[in-house]
Formats: sequence, structure tokens, C-alpha cells
Amino acid sequence: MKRQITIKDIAIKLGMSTSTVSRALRDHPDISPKTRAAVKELAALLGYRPNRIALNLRSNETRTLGLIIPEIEHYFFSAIINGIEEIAYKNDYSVMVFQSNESYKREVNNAQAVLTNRVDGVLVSFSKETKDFSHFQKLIDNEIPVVFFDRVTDELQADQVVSDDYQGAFLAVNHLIEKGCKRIAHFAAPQHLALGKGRLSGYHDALLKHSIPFNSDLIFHADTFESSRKIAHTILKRPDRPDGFFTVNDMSAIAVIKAAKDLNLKVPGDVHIVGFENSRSAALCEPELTTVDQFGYDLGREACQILLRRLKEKNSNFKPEKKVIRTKLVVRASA
Amino acid sequence: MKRQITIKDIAIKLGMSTSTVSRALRDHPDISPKTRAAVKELAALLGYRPNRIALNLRSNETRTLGLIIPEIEHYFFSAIINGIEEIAYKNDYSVMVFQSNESYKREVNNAQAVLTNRVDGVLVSFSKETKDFSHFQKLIDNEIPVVFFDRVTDELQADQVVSDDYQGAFLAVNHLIEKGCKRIAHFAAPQHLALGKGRLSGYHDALLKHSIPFNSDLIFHADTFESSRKIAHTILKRPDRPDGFFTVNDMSAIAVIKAAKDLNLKVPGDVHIVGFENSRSAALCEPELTTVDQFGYDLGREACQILLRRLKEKNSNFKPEKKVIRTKLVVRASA
DNA sequence: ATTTATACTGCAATCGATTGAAATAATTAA
DNA sequence: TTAATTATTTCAATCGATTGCAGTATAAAT
Repeated sequence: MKRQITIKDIAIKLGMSTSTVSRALRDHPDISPKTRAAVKELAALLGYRPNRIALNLRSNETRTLGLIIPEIEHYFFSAIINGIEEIAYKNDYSVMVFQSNESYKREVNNAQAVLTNRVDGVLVSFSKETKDFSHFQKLIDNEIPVVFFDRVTDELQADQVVSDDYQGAFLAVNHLIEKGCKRIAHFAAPQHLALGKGRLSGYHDALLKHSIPFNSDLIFHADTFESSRKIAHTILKRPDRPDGFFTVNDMSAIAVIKAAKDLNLKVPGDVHIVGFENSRSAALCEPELTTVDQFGYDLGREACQILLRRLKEKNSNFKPEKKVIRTKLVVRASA
Repeated sequence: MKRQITIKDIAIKLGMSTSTVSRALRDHPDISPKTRAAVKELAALLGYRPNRIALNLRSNETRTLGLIIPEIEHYFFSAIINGIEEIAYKNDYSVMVFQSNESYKREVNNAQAVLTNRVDGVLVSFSKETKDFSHFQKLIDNEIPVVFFDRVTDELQADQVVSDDYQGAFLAVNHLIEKGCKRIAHFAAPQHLALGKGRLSGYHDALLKHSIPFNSDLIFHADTFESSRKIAHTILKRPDRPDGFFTVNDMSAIAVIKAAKDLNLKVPGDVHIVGFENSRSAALCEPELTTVDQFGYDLGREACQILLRRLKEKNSNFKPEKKVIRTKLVVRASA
């Protein structure tokens, strides 16, 4: 392993001390222009690059952010990572990515890893399994700023960045009603997630506004393609099948479209469907999906900006901030 | 900022030296069982965690891998990241992600960042703009192992992991021919990318096998949704329109499907289409897309495994390795 | 009682860079 | 010419952990 050029190498070659070299490189006023020039020239010649690790040790900073996320392959999350990386890049931070694969156990390991790696701050969207947050509390106890996004909790003193779940759901269901739907099913996320509750509540209130009674028989737990397709298949066969679907994400919505087609039901003739996310696939499926845009990229940017702000302030009177990202109904063909 | 517990804290509290504490913690035989137990107990009590940065400095290792990738949002790349993270996680490595956004300039910065962060090894898929590789050569000069994947070059002495582009393309075009296509268009990637060349060449040879003359008028540069849709629109209106399409990725293929539908052409009745990637969207569009599975997840795993192997060996007689990941034709409805 | 092992533990250097304080060199004033 | 300033540079400690070597204490052997 070839050794990297160090400040010491330069010092020896120039017959001076390491302190002088260090100061010359960072333009300290005490150093004479002649010395400064000589040092810089040799440094450039040798391709000297300061050893970040040594700097990290001294400053107790790494200029690195940790990112703990359920699964990278999901479009929404990859859009968020994109936004986060963008802001980090512009501010000369690096991002370490850890995926929990929706596993609580692995997430605990991730939190551990983030600690050992001594990142300056952490961005988290926790797994569906997570109901205990002590692994994140440990981060906070170590005074590492944590920002939660999308999957958030009020149990911890930490910033949150979320989509406007209530409003998005309200828009979606309102749209379905205006399209004439009377029996609207909701494919919901687990209710221990705030986003699950928020979207259900938006669904509920949109019905209320139009004086449609809320019927809990129309609420299903289905947030994956497979589970949604299966459930949709079942309930679309019933005589009292729903005429509208509002699903918690686009994959579920597209699964419903598939199920409807399997049963020779017309979308949007017989069944109207609205998703949530506005993933790439929403514009590719047939019919194209009406969905609520969550602006994942912007959400990622915002979360990262809040985290960087926290890193800067360092003051103790900490007041958690909750940022809600607007949503927008994107009307396409499915409803 | 609360200070982390250090070995020194434990040493002082126990009235012993830091060396003893250090040795006790790592079960050095010189330390008496009594001392060892006392140290470990207090360490656990205080929640001591070794400072990775100090360790890094001493060992000149970071147990961190750098990943430079064009765009995270692209399904294929996110699948690869997934695979990479999986292997890294299992081997107790962390992954720093940098995206080039298909920009050469940014990629040069990324290479710089990877160097300053002193990662132990780097995984790279370079941007479409990149024709000069000196920024990667600099990594190699610094004896940082580099593994290229998907977008690779022979100009550098580095390992490569790629899809079997030739074979995948051959399978795809062969399939189109067997479905009766006579005029098969190819939407190709830039030809300075090896994958662009490989797929074109597979296309070419499949035609050859069936004695269909190669016609360069049927080759188009189109590797994004937008450009593909536009070009497909134009050529599908011609009287001598192609009856088959083989595109360099799924987005292009789906764009062709959309264009065909816009013109009231039946897929696969009038136009047969085969993509390359097997993204999530391929199974969601209508008709579902026949495509070549690139096994991005496996590709990522393989790339990471090769890199970790390199990190272990450290020997100097370096022979670049080229790993080709099999592909598989996934036949669905579009062809 | 003295020598000789053996069992523990501590000292100090190291990794690479920074920085307050001390030292030296250069310049100016008296 | 000498003292007082000012300009430059070096010394040494620091960040947290590891480790070769030296040192001390205890026990066993002579």
C-alpha cells in the first residue's frame, strides 16, 4: 500500500517543521510569502491531500451524514436519496447509506453502525416493523442530530419531514367522489405509522364533506403490490364491489388496476383508482394512474437542509421542527 | 456537544493506564481476569464505544466503500446499490454514495471526494459524458482498488462487472425474429459505452443468424423515455415502419409502446417490442414488457464481492478480472 | 535469603494534522 | 551598538486507540 503524502514529507523535504507547512497551506498570516509559496508548490507537485481521518479525529467531525432507509429500490425512497445527496453534495458532506430492508433488527444494527462511523447527523425513515425507538434515542443521547422523514414518530425529540398525508388523501378521495364514486375502498398502511393514520383520516374527512358514511368494511391493510392485488381480486368479485379505490401508494394502485383488468372491469369505467406517490410507473401503466405527487426529491432536500441547519446551530434549547411537504393531485386516466 | 466515553475515562475511573484498559477490552492474555472483568463491566456501564476515527487513523483503513453512480433514481442502479449494500453490510463495511447525475464534471468531483474520504475501495459506473478517465486513474495511482460495473472501460487496469450485453441482445432480437419480425429497429446507447457496442453487436448477429440484412437506417440513438418516444413516433408513421423494436433499456421500450398506442398500432399485433433491464415498470405497463433481465441486484453483489476480495489480497501482481453476469429473456406480452 | 520465573501493568511512540506558547531571527528605534 | 519590536518558525500537546518494550510485583525454586 503506497503511503499517502503527508505534511511531514513536505516538511522534511523543505527542511522545516510540520507546523510551518500546515500553516502555510492554510494561509496563516504568520507565514512569510516566500515560505508559503514554496510549500504550496511542493504540495501541489507531490499531489498532497490532507488526511481527512486525521482531521476528523482532531475536529471530532466527519462531514458525513448517515441515512437509514427501508429499501433503496422503492422509487419514492430513491427519489428522496437523490434529493438528500444533492444537498449534501452542495454543502460538501458525504452520505452513508444503510438500508433496513424493513427489518427492525437490521435497523438496530444500522443505528449502531451510524454511531461507530461517527457521522455528524442522521436521516431516518424507519421500517414497518419498528415500534420501539430506543436505538434512535441512543443516537439522540449521543447528541447526534436526527431528522425523521416519511415514517416519523412523536415519541422522540427530533425533527420531522413528512408529506401532507391528510391533505393528499383528502384531495384524492374528493376527486373520486367528484367522479361519481359512492363506495370507495381504502388500501391503508399499518396504523402505527403516522402516514397511515393521516391518509386514513383524509379519506374519512373527504367522505364526511360529501355526507358519505364511513364504512370500516372498506378499509384494508394493503401496502404492497402482491397483497393489494390479492385483496382487490377478492373484493372486486363481490356484488357490492367498490367503485373507487384510494391506495396508500402507487404499487398498490397499479395492482388494483391489474386486478380490475383481470376481472374485465373497466378502469375508469367501472372502477376509479387513485394512488399516492407519483412514481415513475404511474405514468407508464395503463391506464395512466391518477395519483398524489409526494415530491420525494423535494422532501429529501428539505430533510437534509434541516439536518445541516441543526449541525450548524449546536445550541441547546432544542425545539423539534415539523416540516410538511405539500402534495398535489396529478390527474391522469385512472380516475 | 457531549463528549464520547473514551478509554481514558475508564482508565482514570479505575486508576489504571489506558494500555491496560485497551488490552482488557480486546482480551489480551497479559491482563488478569480480575482486571479484565472490571474494565469490561465499567465499559458496558458507561456505554463505551471505540472511536472508529481513531482506529481509522491508526490502521489507515476506514471499512468504507465509495460508490459513484450516474443516477440513483434509475431502477437498475437502485437495484445494484441494493446488492452492493447487502454485501457490504454482511462484511461490516459501510457505503458512501455519490451520484454524478451523468455529469463528467461532477464525477471528477466525486472521485475527489472519494479520495478525501479515504475509502478503502471504490465501485464505479461512469457517466455518459465521460470519455477521459484520468480522475479514476488517480484513484488507482493511490492504490485504491476500483471496480467498474455496467459502464466500464478497458483503458484502465481495473476489475469489471457487466451484464452479458451481447447475449442478452442476441436473445432479444432472436425472439423478435421468431415472432415474425422482419424489420427490427434498435434504439441504442452511445457507442463509446461498451454496453452500447455489445448490444448492437448482439442485435447484428441475431439478424445475421436468420439471414436478415443489417440496415443501419434502423439504428437510432435513443436511451431515454423522451427521446425514444419522439423517435418512435416519427418512424412508426412511415409506410416502411419497423415491425419490431429492441431497445437499450425498459424506459425506451415503454416509450415505444406508448408511441405505438398513440398511433393506434397494436402491441404486439403490429409492433413487437423487447426491452433490456427488467425493471419494475416492465411488469406494470400494458401490455407487459418482454425484456432482458439484467439481474441488477446480483450484479451489485458480485461487484462488491470482487472489491472486497481485492481489499483482502493486497498483492501486487494485479490481474484485472472481468465478470460477466448472465442475462435472461423474460417473455411477457409485448413480443 | 537470593535468584529466577511468571504474571501484570505502565511508559511512550505512533497514526496525521492543528494550534497555543515559546523561541529565534530580522528589523527598527534609541 | 544595544534594546525593543515585529516577523517567522519551532516545540510540544492534543485528538483516541494500539502495542513493543520496560518495569514491578508476586510466587516458586534453590
